[in-house]
Amino acid sequence: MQAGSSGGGSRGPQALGSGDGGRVRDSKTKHRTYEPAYVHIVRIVSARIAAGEYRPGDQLPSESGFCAEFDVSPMTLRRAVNILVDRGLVTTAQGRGTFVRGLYLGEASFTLQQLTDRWRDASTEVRLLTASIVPAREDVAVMLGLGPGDSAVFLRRLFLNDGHPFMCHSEFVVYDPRRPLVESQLQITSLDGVLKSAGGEGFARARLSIRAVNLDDETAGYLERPAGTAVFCLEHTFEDFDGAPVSWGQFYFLSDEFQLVTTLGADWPE
Amino acid sequence: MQAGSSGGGSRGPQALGSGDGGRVRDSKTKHRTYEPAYVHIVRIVSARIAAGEYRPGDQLPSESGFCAEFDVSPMTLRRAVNILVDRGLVTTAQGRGTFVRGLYLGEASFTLQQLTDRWRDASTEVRLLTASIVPAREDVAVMLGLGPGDSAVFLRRLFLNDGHPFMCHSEFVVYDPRRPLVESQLQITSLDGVLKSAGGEGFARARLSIRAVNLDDETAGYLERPAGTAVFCLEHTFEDFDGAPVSWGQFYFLSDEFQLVTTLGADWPE
DNA sequence: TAGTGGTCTAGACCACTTA
DNA sequence: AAGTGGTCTAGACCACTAG
Repeated sequence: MQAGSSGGGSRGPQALGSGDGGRVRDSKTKHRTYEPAYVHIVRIVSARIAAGEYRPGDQLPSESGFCAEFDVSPMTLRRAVNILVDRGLVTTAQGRGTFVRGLYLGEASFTLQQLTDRWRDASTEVRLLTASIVPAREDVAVMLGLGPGDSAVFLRRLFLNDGHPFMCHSEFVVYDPRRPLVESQLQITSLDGVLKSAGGEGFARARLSIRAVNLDDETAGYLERPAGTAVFCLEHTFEDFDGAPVSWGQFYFLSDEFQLVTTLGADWPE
Repeated sequence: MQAGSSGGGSRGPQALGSGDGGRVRDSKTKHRTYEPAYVHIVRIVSARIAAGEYRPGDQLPSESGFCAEFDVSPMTLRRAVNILVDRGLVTTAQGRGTFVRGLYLGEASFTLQQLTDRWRDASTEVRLLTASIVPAREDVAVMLGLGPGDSAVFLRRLFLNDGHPFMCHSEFVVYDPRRPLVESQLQITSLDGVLKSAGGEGFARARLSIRAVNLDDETAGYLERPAGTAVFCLEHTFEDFDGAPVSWGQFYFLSDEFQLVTTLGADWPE
């Protein structure tokens, strides 16, 4: 069992420490595709957890034990363990050991990446519905830190796939004649462009929240759905490097075209 | 500037290599709260990015440069850089350098942790509305891999806070007389208990998805909202270590009580 | 070829837990 | 005291990129 699991010809590159002529190694084996040792270890241990060989609550072999089994140095082993830790598969307790964790729904993590993947293809059209300079409404002024009478740029975009709208974006941007924000915003014609900070660089931070809302009449019209339909509302606020808000808006997207999906546990493809 | 940035008395513990009597170090300083060097570096560099000192697209100092500035070994510096990389703040390109990344909405990551945090307090009540063994409907049979005529356990729970319902859970569990799944399920009386794999250990994987849906009449009644109200629907499928599904169900929770929230960029508290 | 990131070593010392 | 995880070193060698 010991070194057997590295029989696939794991390492490849190998550092020769100070004077270690006697180091026996099963390297020299061919290793196209070259997989780093720590990745290899992560895969092996993940597979054991996924297969139930190590069960939730079980204590894993100690670091020195794993070092012996995989024939790596402590640092390399720890790197692998750290990865397992922040994937949520195991926990470590100083002085006690490393233990397999059970699943916990609260740790599920959803990303918007899928939104991009879903519509990255060229058939996605971005249609600019509105672009105007407007006096900031009460709520807009609050969110953008404007005074009464200040102006903001209002943008509305519709995203279509094969002619069918699936997302609508409304945004208020601080109007600052010095910065060409507006102009650069108007150039955006791709979903990627919009998602890329809704307008290139210059933003330091974004605060995001997702709600489930009923479509209002106007947005429902744009999305060609009945008013009241449940959709996702992704609200965003962008700040510059001084912490001042420069943009506030919402994406509305249809839930039947896009869901947040994820997986929990030791299985996802390495 | 060189070692200045570690003037706060960063390190504390310090490894003495082979024979390095002459190593000068600003340690020995008091260091309660002890912050590891790599964490320290992550904080410093993050702060510089957040402040706009390093701008998106900029190339960071080389590793050897940083090693000199922070007076650490390459491994320690790399550990810090790796953390920055998987926080999405920088990218590394072998042979070219390390660069600051701009924000990208597609990378936003939302977790359900907030759901737990929000209602971890004791005032949350879990009310078991239904618990029965039922013949598997068509859709249930498909999701659980059952044949026609097989049975499933149906559970429905309502979660209340100060007497106000905010979440409803419906679940079908494979009925297996050998396993005490049902019994253990019935013991659960806390939100944490439900989220913890909806019933203790024994699950290897979970597949989750979130949709925005309109409340149906029945669920609307439980949640005391008008039918049609937009809510989140978190659907889950749990599998055992053989990959066989053992549980399928949905959480419905009110969006006005709970949103998915996150932040993008270099700012979140270390 | 020079410079960059990427991996790895063979230890060291520390802090913590358990007995 | 023995065993565990946690951090760190001072290099080494590799792979890649660019002038």
